[in-house]
Formats: sequence, structure tokens, C-alpha cells
Amino acid sequence: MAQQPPRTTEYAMVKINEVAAAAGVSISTVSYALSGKRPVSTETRKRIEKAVRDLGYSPNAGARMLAGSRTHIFALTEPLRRDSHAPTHMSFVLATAVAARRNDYDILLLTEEQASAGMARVASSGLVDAILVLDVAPDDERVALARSIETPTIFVGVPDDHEGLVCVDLDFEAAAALAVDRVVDAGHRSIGLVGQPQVAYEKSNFPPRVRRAFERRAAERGIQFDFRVSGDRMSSIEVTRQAARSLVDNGATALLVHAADDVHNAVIAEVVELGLSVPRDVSLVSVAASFDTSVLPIPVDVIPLLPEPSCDLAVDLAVRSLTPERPTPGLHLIPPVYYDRKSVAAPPGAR
Amino acid sequence: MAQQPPRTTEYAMVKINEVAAAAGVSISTVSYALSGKRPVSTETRKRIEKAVRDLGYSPNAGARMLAGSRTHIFALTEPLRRDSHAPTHMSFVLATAVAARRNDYDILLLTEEQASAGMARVASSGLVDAILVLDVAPDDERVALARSIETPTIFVGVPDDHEGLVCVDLDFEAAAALAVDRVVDAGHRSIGLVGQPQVAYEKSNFPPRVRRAFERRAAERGIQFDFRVSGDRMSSIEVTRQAARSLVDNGATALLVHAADDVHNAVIAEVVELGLSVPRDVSLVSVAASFDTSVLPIPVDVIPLLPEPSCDLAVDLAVRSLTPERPTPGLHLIPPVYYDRKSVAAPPGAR
DNA sequence: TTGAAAGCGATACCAC
DNA sequence: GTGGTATCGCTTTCAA
Repeated sequence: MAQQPPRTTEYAMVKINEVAAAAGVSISTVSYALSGKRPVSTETRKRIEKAVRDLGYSPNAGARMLAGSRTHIFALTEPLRRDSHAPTHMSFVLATAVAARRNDYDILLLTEEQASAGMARVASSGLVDAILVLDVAPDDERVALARSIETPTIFVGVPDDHEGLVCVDLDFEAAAALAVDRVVDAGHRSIGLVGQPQVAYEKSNFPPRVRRAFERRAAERGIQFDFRVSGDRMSSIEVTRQAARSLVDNGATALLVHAADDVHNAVIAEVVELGLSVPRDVSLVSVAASFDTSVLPIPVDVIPLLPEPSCDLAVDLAVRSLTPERPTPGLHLIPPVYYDRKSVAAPPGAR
Repeated sequence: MAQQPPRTTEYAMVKINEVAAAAGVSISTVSYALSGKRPVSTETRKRIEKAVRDLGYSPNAGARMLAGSRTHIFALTEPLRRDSHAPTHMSFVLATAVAARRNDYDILLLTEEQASAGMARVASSGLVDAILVLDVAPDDERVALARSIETPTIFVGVPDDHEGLVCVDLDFEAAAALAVDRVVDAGHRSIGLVGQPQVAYEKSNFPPRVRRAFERRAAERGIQFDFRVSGDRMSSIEVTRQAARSLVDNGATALLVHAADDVHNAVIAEVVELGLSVPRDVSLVSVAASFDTSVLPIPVDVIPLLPEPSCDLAVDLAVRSLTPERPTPGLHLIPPVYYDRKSVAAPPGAR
């Protein structure tokens, strides 16, 4: 006699009516037991849960969308441009996906050349409940589209024209001011900022915000300040090293760095080559870094740009935008946090 | 009198019956006109297309899934581990997304801790039509799951146990043979292979494939050949440098490298330190690199492992797996392509 | 606390 | 070449 093969898998997709039959209740009770939108007696709930487990039931996504007008999917639009910093992007995508799953949402990835097309498509087909916008540019084309669709849209990053939009971001201005305060409080009277590569100040939006906040706060504190762009990854690191050197040569005793990890390495290398030591001769603070500054050749104080807080908040806002109390349009800023790695001390002259 | 605001957007989602009414045809005709699954006279098709445009119609995703049993979504499972090489991963994700869109498919991103859970979920809820598996490990947990679900699954990469699976990968054997041929054709009579770290030859399956193909082809061409493992990322690069040195000391005039970028750097550093120049004294070829070998200190000829061909083919197989002629399980190999970066020349003795 | 049944908006079969 | 309509599997109102 041939033996039955083990039924490890259901080959026909099990439906809600089979669950209902197995549990001896009606279809609607099963639905309510699973969604929790109506009280169900503990006893019947248990029977239903058992039936669900036994049969390996999982509600059909299409049917759920159609009947419930909730897709349980968020779109994530991200240009994934070649020139952008891949590890940073990946951690944002990852953090978003994790936060979404925590809220029982899946992530649909939109990476089209013309991002608006994808957004328009998923919005008008009702494929997603909300749209999360990453890697926001100052003049982002997705802003106009966000205004024209009814699908709730959350920006992680702040475009220049953000009137009426829901935006999440690190409070870059506060971060820059905090960094300035720390070194000024330590006694420094002349500080420099090594910023992003030149192109970032045209194509991205937070670099100028950091720069302006840095300059404003330094002026408020009545100290000397100066700014240099860094070199980009593909070019030689010489641009960055010259930037660091000229800041130090001009008297800066503390350097703030707002750039990728390789720029930090270059700055440290230059400081070392100048025969200076951190923090005795030069203090260092990293602003809005999205990598771990404690694994640099010299650990560096940092006000990090962590993906998790931003993405968690963005997902939270997306979820809330589907409820009666929709989040208020405007900037939802994450307060900066300072991590001490002992790379700031009083300047040489102060001792 | 208050002026009507311009109707730039439809605020109520337009449905197929409205399109039908506007075009003066039945619902089914609209559906067929859009899907092309039944001939429709040119004239009525035009009227329908106009109505679609005018009303900005886009079929409801949920309804389409439910009625059509096609979701037009592929899942993409990718661990997105912190330790893996972000830029490489991102280019694979991007290439997959682009290929999918070309086929009118969207990508749902699965990045859960335990990848199988996500796969099981989307499979059993019918959320996706197929699953694409990236960043495949030799003993990948997703292999077992792929076998247990009915959703077609395509692996980009080859796990050790790939019996019955559909896998896409570079043709490593052909790549190794091609590399050997190029240097032998250039006149070299003694060549070396700097391979992966030792552990890769135990835990992975393509490194031995490359090594064997290298040795087989070299033997066929009747030349001297030798092999060394490289050092792994965490250990010192000394292992790699010694490997390169001993190959050269033993008479190799050409080195093939099948390893990560840091190993390439170490090999180049050693060659330079030996006072040799590329390609005058030593020729170099990189096999199956997934990074850009033209940005190494010395540009190196390469037979790359490119994301696009693999991802295009994977998507193509996914699409075909939904048609009557499903792709055959097994390895679907991408033919190797040689990129000349001028790191191969005739050996010193030949001149 | 539970059940019956009316949709949700497409697809695709059966008729004409 | 075109139209009517059963159907997909769930959510949610209405009734009990």
C-alpha cells in the first residue's frame, strides 16, 4: 500500500470559509476574531486560532485589499542614485522596512528614473496605503506629485518647498548648533567645518542647512569660523586633506565634520600628518554622520543621523495618516543627541 | 461668484464601469481592450483609450489580484546584512527593480531577520506572483522554504544544495577558462590564481568551480599553473601578499585574482613592492569581481559579475514561470564577458 | 456575542 | 466583435 506523503504544505490555498467551518463559526466571526474589530468570546477565539494554525490560513491579499480598502503596503520611493552613499541608503531602507513590518506593513520599492511616475501609478491603482519618500532633494520632483494625490505621503528629509507636506528629519540646525556649543563651551575660539563634497550643496538639502546653522551659531557665540567642502569619493582625498589643513593653518583649533566616513579618515590622516594629536591639539566633532565614528582610526565625538528614529517616526506618521487623527503637516524634527568619544578638549592656548 | 477650483486631480478613484460608460461600451470590452486578451476593433479601442486618458483610469490593484489571480508584484528577499558590501547589494536590488518594471512588475522588499518567514507570508497570502532570492548563501535557509511553497522562486546565486531550484549565476567555469585563455594567448607559460580565503572553499560552491576550471584549462593549454588562497578580510593582508609573492617567485608571469577588492589591493601592493610593474613584468586579470576594478590603484582586466545580466535573466525566468512553459529547474548561467583595462601584456621573456 | 449577506472592482466565461 | 454576469475571498453593515 502506498503511503500518503506527509502534508507539510497546503497545496490549495485555504480560505476563510474553511477556517470558519473548522471552527464551527461563521465567516464574519473569523474575520472579526483576526482583525479584533469586534469583541469575540475567548472560547470561540481560541477555536478559531487553532483552526487558523492547523490549516495554515493566511488571508488572501487581493481580497483583503478589495474588501477592506487597506492594502497593508507602503510604497518606498528612493532614487537609488549612483552618486549617493550606498551604505547610508541601505540602512534607511532597512530601518524603514523593519519599522513597517512592526506595524504589519510591507514595503513596495519604487526606484524608477522618474520617481513621480511610480508614485502616481501606485497611488491611482490603490496599491499602497501610504508613500514614504527617502533621499529627498531640495527641489524634489516628488513634492509636486505628493500634493496632487490623495495617498498620504511622508517625506524623510525636507525639500525646499515643503508647504503642507509631512516631513521627518533630524533637526540638523539644532545638531550643528549643538556641535558648535560643545566646542565653544570647551574653550575654542576658532572653529572650522569640513562639509560635504561641493555637489551635495546643489543636489541635496541638508548640507546647506548644516552649514548655515553652523555659521549662525558660531556668529552668535562670537567666535571665528570657516567652512570648506570636502572631496568626493572618486576623486583623490587630497581635496579633503587640503581643506582640513587650511582650516587648521588659519587657526582653527576644532573641526566639525559633516561628511561620509572616508572624509573623516582623510581629515584624521591630515591632522596626524601635521604632527597634531586629537584632542590635545585639535578637537573633532562629527555632525550627522550615519556611520559608526567610534571605529575610525581615532574615535570621534558625534551627533549621529540615525536611520531608526527617522524611519520609525515616518512609519508611525504613515500609520497615523490612515486614522481619523491625521498627523499635522509640517516638520517633524528629531532632536539631536551628542555622543562623547573624547575627541573634544580645551584648545592648546587655553591651558 | 466663487470660482470652481481647477480639476487637476480625480478625487474619487475612477472605476472601470465609468470608463465603459464614457466610451459607450461594456465593462468586459474595456477589460479586454486594456489586457489585449481578446481582439477589439480599432475604433472602439480608440474610444476606450481616450476615456481612460480623460478620466485618468488605473485599474484597482486589489480587484485585479482577486479576479485575475495575478498580483503583478514580485517579492525580493535580501537579508541586507550589515556586514555585507552595501554598494554591491544596492546595485543588485536596483537592477532587479528596473528589470521588473520593464516587465510591468513591482518589487516588494523582504528584509526580515529570518527571511523564510517573510517568504512564507507573501507566498501564502498570494501577495506576489514570484519570489526573487538575492545574496544567496551556500547553506541558505531560503532553499528549504522555496521547496515547500508553490510560489515560483528564482535564486540569483547558487546554494550548495540546489537540486530542483531555478538558479541564475555567472558561468564561473567559462569565466575562469576565458581568463586563462587570454593570458596564455598573450604568451604566458606560467600563471597563478589567487583565490578566495580558505574558508570559502569549504563553505561555498563557486570558488572550487573557478579553481578547477582554472586548473583544467591551464592543463589543456599545456602551461605551468599554481594556486593560492588569499587572506580573509579580518586577518592581516599578509597571507594574500605572501600568496602573490610566492606565485611570482615560482615563476608566474600572470596572476588571476578571484576575490574581493581588498585582496586585489593587497596583490597590487605586493607586486609594486617587489619592484615589478603591471603589465610589463606581471599581468593581472580579475575573475568574477563585483566591484569596479578600474578604480583600483592599477586598473585591472576583469570578467565581472555584473548585476544587470543576472537580474534581467532572473526576472525573465520569474515572468516565464507564470506561463505554461515554465523554466527548467537548474543552473541558468550567464556567459562571461572580458573587459580590457590594459593589465595584460606579453610576458618579459617573450620580448 | 454571533450570523447572513451585500458589496469591493476587476476578470473571463458563455452567449450572441 | 461585443455584452451580460458569475466569480474571486474578504470586510463590514444590519439583524438577531
